[in-house]
Amino acid sequence: MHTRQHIVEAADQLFYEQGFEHTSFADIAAAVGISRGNFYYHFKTKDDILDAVIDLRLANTRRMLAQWEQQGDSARDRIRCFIHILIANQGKILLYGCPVGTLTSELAKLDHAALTKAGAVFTLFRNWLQQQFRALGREQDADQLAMHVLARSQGVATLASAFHDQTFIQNEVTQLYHWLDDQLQPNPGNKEV
Amino acid sequence: MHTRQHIVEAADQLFYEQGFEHTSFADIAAAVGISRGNFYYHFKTKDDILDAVIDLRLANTRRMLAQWEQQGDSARDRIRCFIHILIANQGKILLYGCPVGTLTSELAKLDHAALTKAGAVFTLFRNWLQQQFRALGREQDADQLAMHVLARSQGVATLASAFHDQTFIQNEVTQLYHWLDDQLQPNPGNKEV
DNA sequence: CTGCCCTTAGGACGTTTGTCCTATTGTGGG
DNA sequence: CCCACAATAGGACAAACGTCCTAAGGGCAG
Repeated sequence: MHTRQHIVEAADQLFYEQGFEHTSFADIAAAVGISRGNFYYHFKTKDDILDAVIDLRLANTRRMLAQWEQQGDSARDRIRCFIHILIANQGKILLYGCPVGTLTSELAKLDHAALTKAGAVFTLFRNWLQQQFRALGREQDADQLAMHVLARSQGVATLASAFHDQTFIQNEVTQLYHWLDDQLQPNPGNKEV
Repeated sequence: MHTRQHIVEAADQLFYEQGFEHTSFADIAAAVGISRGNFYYHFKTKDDILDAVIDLRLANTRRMLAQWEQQGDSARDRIRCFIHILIANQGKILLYGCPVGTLTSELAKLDHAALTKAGAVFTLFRNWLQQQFRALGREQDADQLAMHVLARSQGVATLASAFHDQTFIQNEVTQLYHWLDDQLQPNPGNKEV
């Protein structure tokens, strides 16, 4: 029963580290330790595995967001939780970039049907961040701010991976923290956003 | 003689739109209009084509940077030229993301030997931007500012492609322009960078 | 015209891919 | 004990892949 879950978890990791298309059934089978032929019992096609992997990521993301929702004292702290992923996962980010961004990029190039579903992980973060910025009193541009944080994080992950530069992550995260605090002050003379 | 160049140009476009690994010899052959077997005369392996494609991109990038160097009146305007790529290429970016970022991401996952060479395109932009910021009197943090602009652009391209959101690009580019002008003012009370 | 060489077309090759079938194993209920 | 069914192993299958070989085209020097 939990063989299926093992497959999904192994595929999740391999899709992240090797890419979706470059990961074969044989790779996943070797990682799980089962026979190749056994896949067909649990999943009809490779796309079905991708679907299950995205579902897993959606569930994990929801759980993580819910956890931040509880532990974070203020909306500022909760947003800082999101930014902190870049630090917490910096080892993997330096090697493979952002799991969400790289998967959507790959699926976009493959013109894959699951692209929309993969993008839903982004939407999860987007809506959650939007909600935090609304809690900070930024109803007007909450979504714009959310997208801004998302974009900054994506850029950091992409470049950190390209240059294998760890201090760059630290640097940009510090700037993002400062940027966030600048958003808290009512109006310090900055242009909007 | 110029068949080789046709191959490289077609591969350049296909690698961008479909990804490196997902593009087959048959795809390139169909795009160029030649036989599959003819490839071996011009390129021994697929990696050789990738090498030539990266060389082409390096050359094109160098030419573009040199052109900006001439036409741009001030360092500020030249940096704006870079940011403006997001607008000029927004159609393709919405579909396929950034050519440089997506290729390096893919090669990183494939653990491909050409990853370093592909990253050289980033370095080209990085050094050029660094030079512009130095011309603006920011010798201290020129590289940091250059990486920041690169990262912001990467993030915009990734998210714009994921959400197929055109106005988001316009939005972030406007913010980047504002950010750039903020860097020009000696010290308006902002935190560093 | 003849011969040479750069260029091309077509296909063979071994491997790997996703998909699918079938025989076998293991385990819990009657 | 035995039967039913969930689960697995092993391999067959056609298609596609990168690679490579060989024969033929095509233009230019002699």
